Amino acid sequence: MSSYTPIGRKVTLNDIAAGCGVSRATVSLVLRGSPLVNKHTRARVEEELRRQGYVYNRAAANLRRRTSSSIALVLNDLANPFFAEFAAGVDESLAAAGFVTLLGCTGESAARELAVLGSLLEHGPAGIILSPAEHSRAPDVLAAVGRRAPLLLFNRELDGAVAEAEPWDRLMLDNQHGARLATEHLIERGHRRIAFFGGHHDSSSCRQRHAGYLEAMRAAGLRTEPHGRVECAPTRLDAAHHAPALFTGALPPTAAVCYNDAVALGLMLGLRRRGLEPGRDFALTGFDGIAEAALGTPPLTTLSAAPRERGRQAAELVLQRLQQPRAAGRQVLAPVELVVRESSCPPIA
Amino acid sequence: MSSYTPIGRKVTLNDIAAGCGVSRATVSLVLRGSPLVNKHTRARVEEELRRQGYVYNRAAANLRRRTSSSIALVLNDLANPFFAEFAAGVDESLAAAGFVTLLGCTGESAARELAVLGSLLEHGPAGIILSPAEHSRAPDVLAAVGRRAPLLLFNRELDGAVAEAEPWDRLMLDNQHGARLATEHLIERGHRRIAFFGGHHDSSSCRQRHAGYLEAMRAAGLRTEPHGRVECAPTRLDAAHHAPALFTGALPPTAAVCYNDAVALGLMLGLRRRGLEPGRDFALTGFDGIAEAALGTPPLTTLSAAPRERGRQAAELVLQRLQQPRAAGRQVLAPVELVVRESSCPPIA
DNA sequence: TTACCGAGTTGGAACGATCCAAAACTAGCT
DNA sequence: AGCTAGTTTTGGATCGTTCCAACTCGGTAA
Repeated sequence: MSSYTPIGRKVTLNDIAAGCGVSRATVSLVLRGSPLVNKHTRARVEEELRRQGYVYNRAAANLRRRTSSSIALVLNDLANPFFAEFAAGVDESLAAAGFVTLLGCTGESAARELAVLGSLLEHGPAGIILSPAEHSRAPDVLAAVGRRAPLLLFNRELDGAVAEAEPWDRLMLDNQHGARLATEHLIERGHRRIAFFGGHHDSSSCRQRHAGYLEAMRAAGLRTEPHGRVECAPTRLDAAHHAPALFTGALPPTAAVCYNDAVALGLMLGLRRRGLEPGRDFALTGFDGIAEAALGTPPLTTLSAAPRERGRQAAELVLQRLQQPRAAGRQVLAPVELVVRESSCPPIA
Repeated sequence: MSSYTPIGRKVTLNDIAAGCGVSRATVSLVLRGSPLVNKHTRARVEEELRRQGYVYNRAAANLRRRTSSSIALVLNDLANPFFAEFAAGVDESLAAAGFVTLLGCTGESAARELAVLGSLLEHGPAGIILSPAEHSRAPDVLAAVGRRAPLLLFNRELDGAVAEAEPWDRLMLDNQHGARLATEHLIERGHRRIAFFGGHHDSSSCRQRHAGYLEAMRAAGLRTEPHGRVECAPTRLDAAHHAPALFTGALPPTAAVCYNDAVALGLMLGLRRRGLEPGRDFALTGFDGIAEAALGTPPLTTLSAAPRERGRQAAELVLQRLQQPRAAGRQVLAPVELVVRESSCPPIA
């Protein structure tokens, strides 16, 4: 346990009360804008608050009132712009509601995730927004969090969870539909051999996107080859690395539906290393709608999930849950929108 | 003030004490691993803690001990990958030291910054890491924070501050030297007409980088034109927008030193809109070393500031300050490293 | 005179931990 | 049994707030 003793003693309600000859209780009432106090008293107290530079001690108040004014935000990867935007949206809405964000990063490690949850819970957050690490298991999370704070799951499912039946809210992207749109778009452009690139099949979001891809392929009567499915970590670096795996078969694909934008941007790099110009010699689509997608070369066709807006939405959902602790679990599926840019070119003749 | 009443009553030290027939004080000693307690007692208590699913209430402990175990992290723009990486680094080091990160975003607004600081201070952080918004004024920040928590300034100075003389620590990048390196590099490649592009002159980091640029130009005996200095907001979008301003003069520049990576990536986009291929028809350099820089087209020559490492460093500096509240203010200048990539081509003949 | 009113104000007990001085054991030795 | 020294344990005060029942006080009705 870490400790720090500030230099000057803090100004408390007692100091203010003594300073203007009223009781502690009265000062407290003033602070909370109660109509009970006489306006002359209020003015005197407020003047004294200013004079002494009083700062409200929310921890003490929360202790007494058995409430909390913080929300924990646990993310698997803050360095991914998608989650950074998401976090910015969460903080924006929470701050507007008078809550403060307790941040925790897990770096895609389920073990760290449990440690982080444990540590954050000791600060008694009113709720938790969790974007799980890969392989994070439902029973573990349930054991760590229990009934101590309502949980909102974002973006991914937990391993071993029966989605609808669990005691938490969920805000998910419409992964399957989105991937289907992307695939259909490539088919419409004239592609026949289309791969699905990136992500791990363990991850729920990846499975769903892959399912959407299969759905579209099947509906169009197109074959999916085994080597048309390349797995890699959902980062640019690993994606760039795995690009060659697309071209091992006799008839390589002319296009790829990528797991997300990071992977798509990495794949572009990998393609160039093979002398293929993305958006001309090879078509691809992303997923997430991060800012980089619009600015890449070529600009990336992607499914915009509006991460900042999703952050705001997540905050709203948690805050609503606090109002109605016993309401039924909410399952929200956020829509995604196909944004067509130059990366999804027609096949070369 | 917001409130949330949890569903089940929380398990406290009293419940544990009652549950295994010892006093509250003893349980407290067990929790803190005191050598005073008998090992049989300890075992009994630990069993009971597990049984009842006890969660330590750090707020209550902090109240009594007059300590804190959180650090406030106030950022101007979390959506910028530079700051997102920085935040990840901060959180990583803080978590390792048993501290928790209180996040606050200001969106480059000095007014919001003050509000955010006020709100975070109510939670009694042990320290504050602040990357100021543009136009954030030293006296305002000083009034808001006072002696309530030690402050570490990152990346930018405050308006109206006499840098070395203020009562806070500073972690800054070696902006001037970095910009000088970038400029010298372009000169060495054969450029003579070099612009300085992006950022606002009010921002201290921008002024320093511009100074480094001027220094190199002067040292090489090169002229700087007035329209060779284009100001814009430090975002991709605004940079793309202002690209044309570079080409208003009779003899336009053949290269630009950009305020930061975001601006450089935006400028690339703007150049292409004019039919100029960056890295072939026009050379440019960035600043920050965000991950996108390496993956752009062309890859961006930049000054790597290792944002994640800076985050870890910032956390360390604050933690050290907590150990030694009265030590002299620390002024750290983090080195930056020139990373040469393809964007800084020689001029076309 | 007493009773009662509404508007303001207040003392003391919470909240869940820690600290501290003192009490309760245990064992060893006269 | 009494005394001492060492090891464990404990009650009560405390941190800075909120809650609540009770109090004061001038005015007014019975």
